[in-house]
Amino acid sequence: MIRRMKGTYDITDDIGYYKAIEKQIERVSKLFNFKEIRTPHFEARELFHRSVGEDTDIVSKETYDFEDRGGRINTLRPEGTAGIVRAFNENKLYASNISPQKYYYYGSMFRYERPQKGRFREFRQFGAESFGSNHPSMDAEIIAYAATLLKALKIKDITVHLNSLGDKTSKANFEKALKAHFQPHLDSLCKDCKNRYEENPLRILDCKVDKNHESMQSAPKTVDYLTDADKAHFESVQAYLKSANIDVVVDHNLVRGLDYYTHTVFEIKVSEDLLGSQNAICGGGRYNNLVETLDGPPTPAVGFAFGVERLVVALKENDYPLSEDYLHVYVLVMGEQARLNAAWLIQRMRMGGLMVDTDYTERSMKAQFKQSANHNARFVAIIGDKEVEEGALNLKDQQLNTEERVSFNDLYVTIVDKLTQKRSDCQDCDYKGESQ
RNA sequence: GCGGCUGUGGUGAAGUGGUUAACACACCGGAUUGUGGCUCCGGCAUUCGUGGGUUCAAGUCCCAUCAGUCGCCCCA
Repeated sequence: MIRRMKGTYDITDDIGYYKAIEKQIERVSKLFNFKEIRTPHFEARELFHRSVGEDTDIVSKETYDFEDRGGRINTLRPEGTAGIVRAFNENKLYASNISPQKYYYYGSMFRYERPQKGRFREFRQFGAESFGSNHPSMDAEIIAYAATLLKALKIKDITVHLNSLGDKTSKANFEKALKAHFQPHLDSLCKDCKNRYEENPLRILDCKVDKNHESMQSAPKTVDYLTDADKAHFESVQAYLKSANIDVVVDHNLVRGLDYYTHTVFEIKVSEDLLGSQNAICGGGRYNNLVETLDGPPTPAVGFAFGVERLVVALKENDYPLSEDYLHVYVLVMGEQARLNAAWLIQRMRMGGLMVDTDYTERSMKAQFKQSANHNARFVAIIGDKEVEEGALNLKDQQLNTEERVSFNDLYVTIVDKLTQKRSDCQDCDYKGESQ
C-alpha cells in the first residue's frame, strides 16, 4: 500500500478543531482589521536564502528544493513572512492609500525535519504581518492580536515572553560581547553550545543544559546594548501592552532563530507538559530591514506566526467543545420502488435546507436504523412498497421517540415544523427555542 | 543528523520457541417475513510491517529494512 509521506498527516476526525481555529482566525482578524493574503506554496530558493538567513537551520538543511523542467530552482516555503514580503514588493502594496497595511495568512509550510509531537514536515501556520509602522503601539497590537486569538480559542496557561534585540548595530555589538564573554568558558560548556558559539551565539542564552552555568548569570544582557531610542521603544511597547491588559514576561534570554528579526521579539508558550520543548505556540517580532533587503522601499514591519498543529494539541488538551455532527433526516428505504420514490423526496428536502442522508447499500432495516443512529439523525423516514402505494410514510422522531403517518406532500413542512418548535436543536447558533 | 520505544483483524489488544492466533469493541446476518439503542445465536486474521537467517519447530530468537512514535538539535 502506498502510504503518506513521512511527517505528513491526514486530517479526518480532527477536522472540527481545524474548522474552529479557522473560524476564530477569521473572526479575530476582522476585529483587528487584518486582511487575508494568499501567496504561492513555492518560491524561488533565493528568496529564503536572502530573508531567513543563509546560516539558519531552516535554510541550510531543512528546505524542500527542486529544479523544475525549466531549470528554475524552487523551494517549498518553510515559513510565511518571506513570501508575503515578496508579494508586498512585487505588487507594490506599499503604494496603497491604507497604511499600515495589515495582512494575515493561513496555510501549509514545509520543512525537512524529524517529526515529533507538534512538529511535522508539512505543517500549517497562521501568521500576520503589518507593514509601514515603526510605532511601538503596532508591536503591541500584533501581540494583542495573537493573545486575543488564544483567548477566543479558550487556551489556558499561556505566557507571552518579550525581549528586544535592538537594531542591526546593537544586535551585532551584543553578539560580539557575548562571544567575548563565553570565550574563556568554552571548554566547560556543553557540546551544542560550542557549536552555537560559532553558528549563533545568541542561542547559548536559552540552552537548557547550561542554564545554571556560572557564566550564564554574568552574561551580557540584550538591554545593555540597546540604543536609547531602542530602549525607549521597548519600554513603550510594554506600556501599550499594559494598557491593553496583556500580561507579558520580559525575558532577556529570548532570541529568535531567523536572521531578519530586529527590535521587539516575542514568543507565546504553553506549559511544557502539553507540548514538551515544542511549547512555543507562536513566535514573532519586528523586522525593519527585510522589505528593503528584498528590494522594496525601506519599510518597518512586525508580525507573528502560529503553529496550527500546536494549537490543535492545546485545544484537545483544553477539551475545546466541538459541535457534534448530526442529520435532520435519515431516509430508510426497503426495495427498489421505495428507493426510486425516496430520491425525489430526499432532493426536495435538501433543496429546502434539510440535511438528509439515506442507505445506498441495500442493507437490512436493522442495519439502516443503526446507521441513522450513527449519523445522529433526528428523524427517520421509512419508505417501503406500502408507502409508495399510499403516498405516505412513517416519520419517526428519534429525539422524542414518537412516530406518525405523514403524506409525501406534507413530509417537508412537517419536519420543518417540528424542527422549529420550542425544542429547537439548532447547534450552530445559541437559539434554544421560545421556551428558554 | 543523533538516540529511546513500538509494529499482531476495521479498531483496541493477549500471546514469554510447540500443533487450530485469546478477548473486547465495531461491522454483517439471524432470532424479530418492516422499527435502531437491551438480550441471545452465528459470521468476520490461510497469518502477526517487509525481507533474510537460526531451529525439527518462529507472532515469539537474531540481522537487515521500512514505517510510526517520543526525545535531542532546531523551530511554529
